[in-house]
Amino acid sequence: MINLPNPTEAELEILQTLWQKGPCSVKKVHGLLQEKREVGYTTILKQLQIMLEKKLVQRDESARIHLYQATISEQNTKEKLVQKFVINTFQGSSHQLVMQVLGNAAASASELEEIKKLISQLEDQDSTHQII
Amino acid sequence: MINLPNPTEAELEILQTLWQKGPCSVKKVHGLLQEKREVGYTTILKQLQIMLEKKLVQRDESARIHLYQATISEQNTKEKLVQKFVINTFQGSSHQLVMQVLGNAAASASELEEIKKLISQLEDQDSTHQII
DNA sequence: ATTGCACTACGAAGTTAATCGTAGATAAAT
DNA sequence: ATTTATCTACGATTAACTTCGTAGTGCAAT
Repeated sequence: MINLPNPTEAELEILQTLWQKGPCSVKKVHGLLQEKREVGYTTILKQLQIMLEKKLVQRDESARIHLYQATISEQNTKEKLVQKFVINTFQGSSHQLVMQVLGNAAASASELEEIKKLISQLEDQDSTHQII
Repeated sequence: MINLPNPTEAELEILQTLWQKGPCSVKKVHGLLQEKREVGYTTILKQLQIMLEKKLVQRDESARIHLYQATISEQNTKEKLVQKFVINTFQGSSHQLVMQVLGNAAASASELEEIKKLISQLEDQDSTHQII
């Protein structure tokens, strides 16, 4: 399990659609992204080819129309991206990031509820694993 | 109040030291960063000159040794960076980011406590502002 | 006054990202 | 069988970032 490079911004955009839609043709990816912003067909094609070289995606060439799918998981990828971001921007303090986001983002009541739930779960884990 | 570009990675690294230490000479910034990684003196000098052009910093040229200081606030800069990151990586869902970080980062009990405190504050605000 | 040191200015090179145009190949339609 | 449409491959371009070397300038110390 060698370590693949983190995706760039444009690559991540493509990965998001692959994660969401599963294996896609270039045309499909392009169609979906085109809805969000102006972008050339061959731009997406080229990106996917580059991502293939980097092994961020694999492709099924059995048919004339190649199908691309992500080789890296959404969860794992985002974890790494968050980790890097926290290091760059908050000098490694993920706690600081959370405070920043919560203070800022006017989370809805139900979201806050969900977060509280997660926190109690974490606290329970803590006490479970505590020595003495 | 025109809008300055977001700092790049290397620029952010320099800004962090300026935010922390206040106005600094090139030599001082270089010294501090040198402790963390190998980097040339003129590299930092050049970066600061570029940042000056971008107006990310200003400098006091009254003495022979110029003193640089950040023109953008730490808080505001980080807000923007977080915002952009959330859009790129979590398609705008900051709540998703928080869940990700909390689930991952094995926050300490006191940190969780602090976060819980912030959440109750936010909830209080909500009910205060609620209509009906 | 000369030499040397410390600092700034500037240019240049190497890298990576992102984008697109053109050309070639394959299948489909007439 | 030609023509047309659809895909892929590839090269080239542009811009941004990062880094550093060289040169010049002025202060300071002898």
